[in-house]
Amino acid sequence: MSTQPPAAPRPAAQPGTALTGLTPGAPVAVVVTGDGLALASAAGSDWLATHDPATELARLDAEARPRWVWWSAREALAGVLAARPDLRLTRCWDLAAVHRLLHGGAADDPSQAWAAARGLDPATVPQPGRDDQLDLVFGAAAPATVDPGEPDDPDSPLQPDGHLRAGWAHGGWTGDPDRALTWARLALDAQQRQQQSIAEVGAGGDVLTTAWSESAAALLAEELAAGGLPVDVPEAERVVAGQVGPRPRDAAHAAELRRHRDQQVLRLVQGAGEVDLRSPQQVRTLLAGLGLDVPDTRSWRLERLREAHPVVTALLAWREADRYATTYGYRWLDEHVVAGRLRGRWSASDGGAGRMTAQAGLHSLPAALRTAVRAEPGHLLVRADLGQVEPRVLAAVSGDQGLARAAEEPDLYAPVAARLGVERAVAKIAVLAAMYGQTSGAAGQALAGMERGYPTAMRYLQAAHDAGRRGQPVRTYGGRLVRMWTLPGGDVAAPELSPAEQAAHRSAVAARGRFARNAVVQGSAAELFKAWAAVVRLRLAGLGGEVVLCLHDELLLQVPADRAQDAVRALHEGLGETAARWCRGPRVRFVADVAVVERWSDAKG
DNA sequence: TCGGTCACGTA
DNA sequence: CGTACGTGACCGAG
Repeated sequence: MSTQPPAAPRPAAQPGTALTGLTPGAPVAVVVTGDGLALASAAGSDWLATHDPATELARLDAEARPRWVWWSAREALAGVLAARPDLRLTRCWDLAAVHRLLHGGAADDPSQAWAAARGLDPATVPQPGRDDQLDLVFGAAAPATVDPGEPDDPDSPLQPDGHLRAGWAHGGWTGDPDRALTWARLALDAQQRQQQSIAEVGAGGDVLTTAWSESAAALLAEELAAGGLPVDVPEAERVVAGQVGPRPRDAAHAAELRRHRDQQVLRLVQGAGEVDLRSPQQVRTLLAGLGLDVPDTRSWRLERLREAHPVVTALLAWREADRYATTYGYRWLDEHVVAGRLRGRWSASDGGAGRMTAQAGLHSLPAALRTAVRAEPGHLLVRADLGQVEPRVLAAVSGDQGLARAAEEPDLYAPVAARLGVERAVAKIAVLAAMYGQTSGAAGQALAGMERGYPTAMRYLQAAHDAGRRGQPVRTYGGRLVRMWTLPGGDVAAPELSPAEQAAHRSAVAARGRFARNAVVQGSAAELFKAWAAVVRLRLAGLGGEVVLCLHDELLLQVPADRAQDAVRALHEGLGETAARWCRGPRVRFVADVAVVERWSDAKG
């Protein structure tokens, strides 16, 4: 098949050609529209008219076992999954997800992914909106790089300079089967180029496998957004009520309750009637009036002052309650819990190092609310978390044989303590300090032992640290490019800066080093976790279960009650398979702690 | 109305 | 001078 993208939409090919004679796993680009599916593969392309895309996709997935290629899982499937949250497609290639993996950064719209796949300068990607608006005023300007021998065809999805037209990158393919087919062919072309460029990425791990698992994670993110977390709403309201009382009748009642909560604190201090407890400045002034001088009013700092004045304890209780009045209260439940499911948007790799992110508070539910996360009738929750995942990941990515041997033990810190000749608690501090770049307190001297005991791992971390300080990007084990940010005054402090500015610059350089040091571990761990989640996701589909939450190193599943033990096995076996495929150097043991429960709170944290 | 800062929940 | 994220409040600049 030609690698040249089509210059203009072509008529639809003969029906049925795209999926004929394909081997399982062959890439098939799909574009979902309201009227049907546009399919493109090496075998040809098809328009498949349907108003039930979920059923068609499920059928084609089972029959042909393709690797679905889409610009993004969100573009292709968000609408489909909203209507059919139980749809489970097997394999995919997410152009946006792979683009972010290979090139870093947050921009992953089709025009960026296309430009990178074609080797075009991302800085010259046509901007949507701005140009269109200028065009309305001044008329369309000719592109600076236009080749006079190649007239600009406004129907083409591509500009003469090879970039995707802004309109196409932002939904211009809708409403017309021919345009949808063109959009699918472009996706297939971009997929081929992404896969070719993977071979050139220098990473410790298998980047192609990471492209697959990151794509699966992007699909899982859409499934999580559509499916949601099962919540026992009456129980959630009981937890909220325990902090802030019953649901207010109206705004005036809510204000009255709020004043009452405030008064429980303010009445303890003479003349504090007008102090706004939500203002850290005013709280600090209030405390200063009592002779309590604090640089800030963070709770860990106030915690030490409980004995100093009764208002401190009252304030800490107020803070906790205020959380339920604002962030995790009735409003939050009304807004995000529908039909017993807490739903939010998910991103598979939004974090700086590529962790999953979730909105609607899904990643920061207070522990007290875990009693309200409850399996639906006939089901159970299966909670699993990776034990000591970051030091085990460090062993794998750095290739440190000694640390890999330590990972053979269920408790990795025990053999580390033995090698360092220190208590287990000290060994743990040393390992964490090495990975996080902590140098203060007890960590400093513990680090010296790490340098002697695990020099390979420490060299790996130091290399990332140095790269980060210099402002150079680092790559995770799976190949994710993690970019550094530029410093306000450049990478080298100007000599004319004041001492304070010099110090600020040194601090900023150090922060970049710590970030990079942590990113290669945290980011690689995120990739291992997502690969595990992808394997578990597929095995669960066969059990009638679903992943309902991903929490960095923890998976929460809901499964039919009589399949819970099958799910437990799927978690353990899936982790073994994932680790075996993931480790290219010394084989590192990963362990999962698994519990079958009715409520999330029933599992130890 | 906006961005910065503070605070705090999770890993 | 341990990292990351999302959320909501205040506060000062515009």
